[in-house]
Amino acid sequence: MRIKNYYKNLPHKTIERLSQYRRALFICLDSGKTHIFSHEIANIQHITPVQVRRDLMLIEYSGTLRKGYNIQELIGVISEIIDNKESIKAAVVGMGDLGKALIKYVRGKRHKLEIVAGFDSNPEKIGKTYSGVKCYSVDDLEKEIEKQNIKLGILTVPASQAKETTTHLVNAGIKGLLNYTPMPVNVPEGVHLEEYDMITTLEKVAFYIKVNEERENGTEGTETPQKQKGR
Amino acid sequence: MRIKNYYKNLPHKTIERLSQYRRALFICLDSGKTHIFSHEIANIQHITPVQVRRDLMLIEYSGTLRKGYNIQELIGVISEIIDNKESIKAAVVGMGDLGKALIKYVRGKRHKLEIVAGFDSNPEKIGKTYSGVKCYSVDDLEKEIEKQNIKLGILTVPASQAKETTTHLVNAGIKGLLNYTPMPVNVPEGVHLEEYDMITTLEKVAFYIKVNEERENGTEGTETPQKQKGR
DNA sequence: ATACTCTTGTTATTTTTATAACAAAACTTG
DNA sequence: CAAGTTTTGTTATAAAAATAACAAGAGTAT
Repeated sequence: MRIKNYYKNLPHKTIERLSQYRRALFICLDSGKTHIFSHEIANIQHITPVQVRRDLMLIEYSGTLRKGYNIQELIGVISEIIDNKESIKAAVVGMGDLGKALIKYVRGKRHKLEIVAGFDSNPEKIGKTYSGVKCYSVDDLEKEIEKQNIKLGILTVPASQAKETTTHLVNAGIKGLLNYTPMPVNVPEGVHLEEYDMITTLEKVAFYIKVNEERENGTEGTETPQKQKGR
Repeated sequence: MRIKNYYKNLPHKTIERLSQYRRALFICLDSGKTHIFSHEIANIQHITPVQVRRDLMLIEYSGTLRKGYNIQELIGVISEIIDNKESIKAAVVGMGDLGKALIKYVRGKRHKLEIVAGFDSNPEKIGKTYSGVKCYSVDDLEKEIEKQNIKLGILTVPASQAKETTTHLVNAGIKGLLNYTPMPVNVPEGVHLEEYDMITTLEKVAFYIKVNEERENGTEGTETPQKQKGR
């Protein structure tokens, strides 16, 4: 019989990819496929087939030699690893554009991850429902989180309020926090924090655009910056 | 004299952190500080001081032994590396909640990275201006991108349209693409792609909440899954 | 049946990334 | 002035992640 807890030591990157594989697999399933090869998954995710096989080796899932991996089965195995048994409840704090976007995006897609509440300080928003999620006052944050047993906080408030809101979430007993704010925050031991900043990625793309262009124009390596006119 | 192009070979992770450092530095600058120690930056970013010093070593910036790093100067050095000389122009494709959130978020924060256009297929949005960014019809996408010399595309359309829209962006000559869609897309050689999926991070946090809880409850390592009642 | 193709699963190797260790500088304190 | 403290910059080491290499299975074609 199989040890059930090996998955706790999976590499962080593998966890991320498993989530991505699963999404890719759902798409393939919808298109009528039943089996898939490692190189097909790899192409979708822009990685190598070896990487895929290695990840699947780590979660101890085996495909068949001629048909590849059973999509339905693999989704099941991945889900058993990354999903919680009882669905994890999440709250979005800050019902601005980003908060609303996230709710729409997640709503109904995962049955083991539910956004059950939104919070905002704007009286006009309080009491309303956005894509099926009710918006509460931030004043009731700690109360509602405890009452509904919310474990995961999604921070989409303005940067200026990030730290204060985090304190409230932590006090309320949150176990994981996803910070979409440009302001880094601190959480105590035992709370899992992911800082997910959109600007970083944006600036990274901009950087590599610049580097690629300079490479193409052959301006690298030289001390004198070749003045480049026109184009 | 200093070789100007060493930065092209900086580790990817360093590039990301430089962007983050700079944001942290701006915040510190606003609060009136003029100098900062490596361990202060480290605390903000939840990393080690050595990591910070190593990154700064790579970009060849030196602090002073007793006062640490000059914030203003360091911002300058980082900017010189990660920013483009002339500002890079970006377009948001898909003016839903996420698109609008991004525009608000970026608008005015970086002078070397400008969002100069939005695109949508919804006739009600076309012609309107959101946070100072005009929304064009997707039918005019290729035309406008070439006309305004837009280099960076930000994809915030519904998943179903991701691939098609990507094709248009690539045809228009885009050099970098930031995909916020859950649908992975393909770009040709020479176009820098970053897939930035919010669900992955969300599921990752959920996973570690689960793992941490199980660890606390001491259910790990055992073959028999200790049934856990009540709570 | 034999050779050939394709794919998986796994070990070995390389590359990338992070951490540790420590000399040297600049100041402070006794 | 000597000893102690703090911080930088850098080299050395370790850990994590990705890639390469390859045996073996399962089919197909000849």
